[in-house]
Amino acid sequence: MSLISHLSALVGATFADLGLDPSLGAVVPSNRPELAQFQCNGAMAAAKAVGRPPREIAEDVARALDMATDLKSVDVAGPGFINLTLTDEALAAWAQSMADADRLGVDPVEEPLTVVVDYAGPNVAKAMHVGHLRATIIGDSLARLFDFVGHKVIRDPHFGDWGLQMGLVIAELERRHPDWPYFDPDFTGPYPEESPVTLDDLQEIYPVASARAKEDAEFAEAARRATVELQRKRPGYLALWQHMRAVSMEDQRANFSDLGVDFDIWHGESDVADMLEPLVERLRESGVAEESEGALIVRVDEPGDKKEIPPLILVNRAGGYLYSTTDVATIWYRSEQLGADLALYVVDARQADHFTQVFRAARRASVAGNMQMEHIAFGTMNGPDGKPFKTREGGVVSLRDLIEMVEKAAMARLDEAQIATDYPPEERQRIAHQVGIAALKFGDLHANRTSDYVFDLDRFSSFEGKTGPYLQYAAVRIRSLLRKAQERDLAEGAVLPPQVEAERNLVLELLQFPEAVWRAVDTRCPHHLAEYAYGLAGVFNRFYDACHVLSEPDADRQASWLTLCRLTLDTLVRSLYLLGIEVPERM
RNA sequence: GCCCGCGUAGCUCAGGGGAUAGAGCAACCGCCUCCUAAGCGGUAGGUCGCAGGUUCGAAUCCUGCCGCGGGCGCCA
Repeated sequence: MSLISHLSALVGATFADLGLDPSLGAVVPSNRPELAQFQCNGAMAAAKAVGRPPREIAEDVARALDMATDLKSVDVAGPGFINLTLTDEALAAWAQSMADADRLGVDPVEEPLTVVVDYAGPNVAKAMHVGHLRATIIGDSLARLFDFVGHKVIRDPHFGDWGLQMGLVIAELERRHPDWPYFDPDFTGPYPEESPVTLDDLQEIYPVASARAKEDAEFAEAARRATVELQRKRPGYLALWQHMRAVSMEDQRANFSDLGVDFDIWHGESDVADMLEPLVERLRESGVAEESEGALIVRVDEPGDKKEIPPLILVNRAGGYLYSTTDVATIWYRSEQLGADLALYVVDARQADHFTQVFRAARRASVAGNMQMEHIAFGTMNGPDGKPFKTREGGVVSLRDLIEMVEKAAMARLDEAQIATDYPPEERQRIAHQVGIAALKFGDLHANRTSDYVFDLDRFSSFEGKTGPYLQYAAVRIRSLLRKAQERDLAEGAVLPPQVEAERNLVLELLQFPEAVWRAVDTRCPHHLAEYAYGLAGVFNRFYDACHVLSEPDADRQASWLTLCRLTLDTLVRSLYLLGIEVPERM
């Protein structure tokens, strides 16, 4: 149990003794650190219910708590704040038990769920760009968090590979190369082994095809027809599609690898291709789906709706399936085949209506079983001008270029500060990579998930202040310190009651790790953990300044500090791991 | 038009109904004979968009207005 839940239980019990709701005993870190370490605001909330002055209730609670041995002081302040401060002995004991435990005080969930985390959402028709960054980083962190607290996590990028975007590219290729065997209905194969389309081709073709469809209705129709034929697995189209999918996925895997992001199942829309027809039939037979204007739709509007929710289109007029269709089928798959209890969709907030439709349609179709579904929405990443992040030329920035930019900036910093000049080039390169990625990820994760945010490249080239590298730096300094301690045969020892403020603050911060983790998990907002990690790094840096570990003359104190340093390192590294950030051995 | 989100220091952002609204950057002033200065300390900077309301208490909840962004049947 964490310190704060222990305190909450303690104070809650005294509320209960007074005949009040024990949940009133919730304890939080004090927002007036000069007065106390923790506070409980329950007396004021209780006042109305019992019709007694809040101060009186608070004093009753405080009197009962006075017996508690761990508490150095219990005071009532202002209108009825109950201020708590622990004894230094108690803090030391808590820190010791955290240092001895193997999960840093975070108890695993009692009932693990199978949780599908659907994030990244790369599109086979185009290279990953900055727009995919947030989904990837936030989703990856959530997956790590859910895994850490004991759930069974299935990470799935859900490639966009079975919709109109493929038909657009196929139609454009057919327009350009009508002689290719892929387009000859009489061709019996075999098709070439080598892909006729490179990654660069793909990146050039998709925007062109997409633009053409907007102004040329005939071409748009051809693209829709091609989509339908692909979905019906016309051999030539399927062969071409397989080439393009392989080319695109190879690139995307490399991107994910650069970001340190991995998946458990590398599925896409096409993985449920064979479920689409059964799904449609099932819905048609049960009457859930109906014809409308030549399309097959599922009505999903409900009486209490504040706005009009348009029907979900299951099959379009051309007979093609849409991403709505594959999304519903994927719910069926995840519920039935994967046995998932929860599915988290880490997708741009602009798709909120789409998920409302899909989730409702899945319920109406009874394909979700007991699986809960949540749209984990996030805001748009804008450039410094407040508009969606673009290059000066107006194009989107590819993920690859972005990663290269932050790596270069990190390397420049190494050169400029003449750091690690004697390291092997490979290690310097690796450090620059880890530091650059940390800047990128932390820059994304420290902001609230739901609001739009501004991506400013300049902010990622200084590496000072509230940045990923600041956190890495704190951890690296501890590693260096512990290495030196080992060289001098200094061992960790029992945690002693803290004597100075910097030491006490470090212990207090360490003990709040479980709350940070749970807050991030419960709200599905990794930035709460990012805030915590930043706070912990700051508190450690102040401790590092104030308490000179290696030159401490008192051997017991020194041994205690070494334990605190080790515990801080473990907590920092764990926090950063949960944010998807690696810590170099040195930097 | 309807719906969703946002509006907090010059800039970028935290802020869990509670006490005196916090960081980082930028500005200015300090700290390396000392475990990594990618660090630490300090100064300055605020009508929390505006107006009402609920509450003992509102940046936080509710209503209206203003501003910005986004979504609104055959794209993903």
